Amino acid sequence: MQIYNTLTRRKEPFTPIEAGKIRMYVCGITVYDYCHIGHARVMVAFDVITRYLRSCGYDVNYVRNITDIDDKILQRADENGETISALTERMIAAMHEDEDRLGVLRPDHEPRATAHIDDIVAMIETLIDKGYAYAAANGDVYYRVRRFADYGKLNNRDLDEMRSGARVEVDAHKEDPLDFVLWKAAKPGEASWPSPWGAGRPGWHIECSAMSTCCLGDTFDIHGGGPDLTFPHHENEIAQSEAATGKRYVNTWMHAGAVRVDQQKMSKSLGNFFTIRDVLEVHDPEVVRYLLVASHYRSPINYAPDALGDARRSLERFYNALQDVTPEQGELDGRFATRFTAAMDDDFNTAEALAVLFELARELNRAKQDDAARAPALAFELRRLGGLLGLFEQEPAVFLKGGSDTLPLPEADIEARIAARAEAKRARDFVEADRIRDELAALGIVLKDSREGTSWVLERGQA
RNA sequence: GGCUGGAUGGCAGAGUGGUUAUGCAGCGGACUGCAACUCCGUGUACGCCGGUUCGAUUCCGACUCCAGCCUCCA
Repeated sequence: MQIYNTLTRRKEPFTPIEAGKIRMYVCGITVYDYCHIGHARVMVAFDVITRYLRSCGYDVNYVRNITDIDDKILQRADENGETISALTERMIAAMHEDEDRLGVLRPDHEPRATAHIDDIVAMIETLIDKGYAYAAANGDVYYRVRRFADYGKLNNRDLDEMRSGARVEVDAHKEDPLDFVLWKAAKPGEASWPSPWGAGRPGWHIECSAMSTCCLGDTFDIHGGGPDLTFPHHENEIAQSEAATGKRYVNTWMHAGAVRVDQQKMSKSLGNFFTIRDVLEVHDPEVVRYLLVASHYRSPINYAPDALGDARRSLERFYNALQDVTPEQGELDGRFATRFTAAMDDDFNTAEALAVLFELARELNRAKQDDAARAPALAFELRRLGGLLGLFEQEPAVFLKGGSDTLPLPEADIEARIAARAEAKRARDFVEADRIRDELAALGIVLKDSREGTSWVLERGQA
């Protein structure tokens, strides 16, 4: 298995620290708003990675944190006139709902920053003791960036060059403009926790260092996150953790590609984001998941409503193949599985893996036509491999009929129309039969005749 | 300015030193009462300029353009 490591900027053979076990940490969400498609990308990417690694026999311990204390949370709670915990609990529930709908399996642990204040304080104390951090007069504690010789290694950054081009705010309390905050002194009335440096709250970067170490140990296998976290967040995590423990922090760093809109990054600060729930108002969650899985996890993708229509049509191909056949494990030559596995072993190349599945679907369609005995085993294999990507888990008829969403016509009425058309066909009144078919088509209901009878699907590509 | 990645057929998107990616769309044929689904067939794509090579989309160098990061952001 080869994985691209952001730290070394190349694909490397992957070997876990402890045979058969993988310890993985992914930076989660700051819960002050609904998740957008960029968040969905990271969730889905690491969900696929986890599913695949588990299918290879690894015991994966997947930890994804929740940042539930932060400036934005304070501000948003204040704007909404709700308590911090009311806001964060609401957003955590919404996040879980969104990821459940996208078929994202929950991480094994979701540590929350506010539940790890003691660990955070302890790590900051260690850093102060070792000379990597200092308490300023205003009650803040800062990390002394220049003290950590390897600072910048993840991003190939040079401290002096960063400084010359710096847009970093100058803070009178910092020894160096690049120093970052570990502990923030509370302003009067703000939520706070006691500490040796006075009441305050943790900085963002230290949370992840403390929680990951706490859950997974000083050194662990994989650390993942969104593309915009490499600097400064992950760089700072390395500085904190390696300074505190004296050990290597992470072996493999993995970063998902950005989601763009109109060739610009989708982000909250640009305001050009689509929330997951908004998109799921109009699209089947599996279509969204398919779109995300159809390109490699590191490539940037451009989010456009048209792309979802294409994704739906592509998925229909799979569900058409899976329709009218009962999957059943059986004898197969393993040709498809071998190629699928080779693709996934190569840095989780889901695009390539999907191409193999399209060929498998064609094979299944052929079998359905002229070698029906082979079909159940092929269908089983298609669902099994698709399942590793979190796809094809619906009943084909349910997906093709548009899921549980509202139909343009009650199902019983559709069936009645189909029966009327069948009657007209029997009477060889094709004018009437076609009239009924066209009438349904105008509502987006497309009929399919087969030996078994007539079925229908909902076409929503145009919507 | 510094640091990362990119540039592939109408669109999306993998990959490879010489042989079909794949999907959607299109075109021709089969099936069908006609369709839909499905099957068969169908496309001289690899940013630009040099270099290496018997041969480069694939390796090397320059160039142009695009995106991300350098500030909170997945």
